Amino acid sequence: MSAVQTSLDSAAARSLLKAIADPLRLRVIESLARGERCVCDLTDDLDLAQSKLSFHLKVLKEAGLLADRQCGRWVYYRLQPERLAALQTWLGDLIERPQDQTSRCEP
Amino acid sequence: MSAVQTSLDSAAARSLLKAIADPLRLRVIESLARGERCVCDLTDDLDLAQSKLSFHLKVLKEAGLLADRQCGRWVYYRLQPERLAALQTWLGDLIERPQDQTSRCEP
DNA sequence: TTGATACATCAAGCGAAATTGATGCAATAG
DNA sequence: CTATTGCATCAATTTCGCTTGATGTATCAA
Repeated sequence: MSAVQTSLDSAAARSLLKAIADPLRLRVIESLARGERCVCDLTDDLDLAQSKLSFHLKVLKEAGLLADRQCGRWVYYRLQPERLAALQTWLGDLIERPQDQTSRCEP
Repeated sequence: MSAVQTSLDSAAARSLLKAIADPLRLRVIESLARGERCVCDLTDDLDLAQSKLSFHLKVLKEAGLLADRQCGRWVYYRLQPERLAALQTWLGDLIERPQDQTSRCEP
């Protein structure tokens, strides 16, 4: 089993950032952070139209933030915390980049 | 001097995420991660229309990600790494939330 | 089989944000 | 002073993503 922390490229990072930046999607993420839920539970918890929720679940899934499994008539979604961790690592790398540019106009 | 790492609320985190999620703004951030630059340098480096860059610099500045200083005719922008670090911390908190919900439909 | 439930998908409408080109303003050079 | 450079801002347009309501599909119950 691979335990490699693959670093994200800019495009993948942006897709994650964009996915999380939406207020409704962040509520979904926060709800799923507490555990797996089916779509019907989420519509109740978050008081959302079903098609609306479905749209956002798709965005989150395509960004790799969610995984789902079907169980009978229900589809359960769960968070992929590794993706959030990968984004965190990417942010850390961004912060730590070596500074090699100097200003021409000193304060 | 306060050294408290104030955690972001969801709204503040989203404003940062949204700011970084834009492809052009991410290029600006990556450029500034290498050191302070004036607007004219950035337009050259990133090959952008000046008004376009100015628009995005404003967004980034309003999100608290950039600071600027004027030096003669030039305006130098620099990254505020604390803001990125705060976002990183916020992400970590999101990942570590306790799971208290169980699925009704076991695999 | 029929009906109901859970969810996905689609097209149309709408609003927010990005782009573009023009204009304004401050600082310096000449 | 005037001209130029560096940058911000504005209005108009375009682009994009979200919302909404309807329809499609699979699963299960009766």
